[in-house]
Amino acid sequence: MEEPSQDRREIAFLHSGEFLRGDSSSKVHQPNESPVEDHHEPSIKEVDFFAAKSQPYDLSHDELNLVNSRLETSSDDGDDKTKTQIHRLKLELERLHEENHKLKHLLDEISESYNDLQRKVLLARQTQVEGLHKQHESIALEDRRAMEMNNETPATTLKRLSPDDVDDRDLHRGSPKTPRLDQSKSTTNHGEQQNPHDQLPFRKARVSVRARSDATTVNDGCQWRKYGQKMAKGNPCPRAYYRCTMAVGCPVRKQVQRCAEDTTILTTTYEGNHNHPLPPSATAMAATTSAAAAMLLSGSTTSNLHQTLSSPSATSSSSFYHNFPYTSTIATLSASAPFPTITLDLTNPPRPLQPPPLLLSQYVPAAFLPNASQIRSINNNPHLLLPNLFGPQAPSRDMVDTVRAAIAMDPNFTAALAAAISNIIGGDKENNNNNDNNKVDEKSGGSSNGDSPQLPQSCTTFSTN
DNA sequence: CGCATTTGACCAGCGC
DNA sequence: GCGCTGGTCAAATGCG
Repeated sequence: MEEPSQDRREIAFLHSGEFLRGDSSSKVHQPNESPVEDHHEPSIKEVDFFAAKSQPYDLSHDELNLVNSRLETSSDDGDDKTKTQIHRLKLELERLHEENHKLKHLLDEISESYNDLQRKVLLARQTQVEGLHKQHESIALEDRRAMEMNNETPATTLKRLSPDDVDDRDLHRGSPKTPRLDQSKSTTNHGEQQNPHDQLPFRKARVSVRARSDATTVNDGCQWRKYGQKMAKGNPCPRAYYRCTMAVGCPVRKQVQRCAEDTTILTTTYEGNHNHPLPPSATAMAATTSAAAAMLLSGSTTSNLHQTLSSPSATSSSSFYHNFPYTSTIATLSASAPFPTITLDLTNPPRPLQPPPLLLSQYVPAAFLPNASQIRSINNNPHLLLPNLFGPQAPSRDMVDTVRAAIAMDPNFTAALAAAISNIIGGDKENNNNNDNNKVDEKSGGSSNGDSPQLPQSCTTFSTN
């Protein structure tokens, strides 16, 4: 107990510069001093000024004694007082610096610890998801091996089994930077064989906007380059394919097609997320895709959804189609396998009543949410505020108001969302059995239906993959 | 001349 | 296994 105070005294003495004067008297009698004795010395009052100014803890006692003894031995030396004060302040300054340094170090450690914990949490989540991936992959791999043992040479087998098989195919196809959507539907849909950025099963978001427009495309603030045009089955209007040219390698695509029944309705489908900064005029639409991706990502971390989306049954083109009463529904959530789909209708006339902004999650019954903890991110995602989905440019403000009003007032939206999410969770084919009336069908169902070739008559489709 | 668009060909998945 | 369909590529073409 005595040792620390003695050391402190010695340090204080050294800092005070006493030793330089060769006056050993103070130092000599210090060890004999006790704190109790110190308080009895009348000279404390003289140095109390210093102590009160900058000494918050008990170090002051010994140091004050030290100063007092010095003052006593050096009688009324004013210079000594000043020097002592200066040294005293220096000492305090150093101590504060050290304390500050320690606090900074502590803060760094805490921050690092926090980040480390965060990383571990994310890693744990990812591991959980990948575990499910690998379950499916191992099954698929075994099937593939069996097929390859029968049909292919060892060289091709080796190549097929290599982790780069998807990329290789892309290279052979001449599109290394833009993996095709087909691949996500095909045997590679498990995704873990692709590069890390593409490993997420829902690396792209698809947002399809149906709106009345006379223009060939909707001005969404991005730069697009047309790379193809096809005649889609059941629709006399050709479908145009665009890719984002704002950055090299941006994976975002969009498809533009007019509705067969009403050529004034333009369907614009966005896929993927931009990998580059966007101009303000484009951030709204990008926020839409991000929101869709975020929603899907939230659901993807749940095993049910993940299994559903990566399971072979889910990849069949008919396993996710639902009955949406789109004739009166502005926004629905659907899925054309393996893409869950939200459907919005921006073609209806705006309703007079305009309720306040609504969170999408407010209309999802809790029982239908894939995972309460995961879906919380949706609730906290301001991008899912539907009125924020579109910017000032396109679609028009009326459309936004239409969406807002209709979603708030249309009970079918709740039912549609519930049906869609429950399908996502369940992922069973039985979900498709009795929903032929108002099926949202982009592929099989719709392709065979001349009335609704690609998208329902009055729906805007948000889908993600 | 450079860039964007057009258009036929190609590829892969899926259903029959 | 074959044909259909959707999606993409890339050479040809058009435009400023």
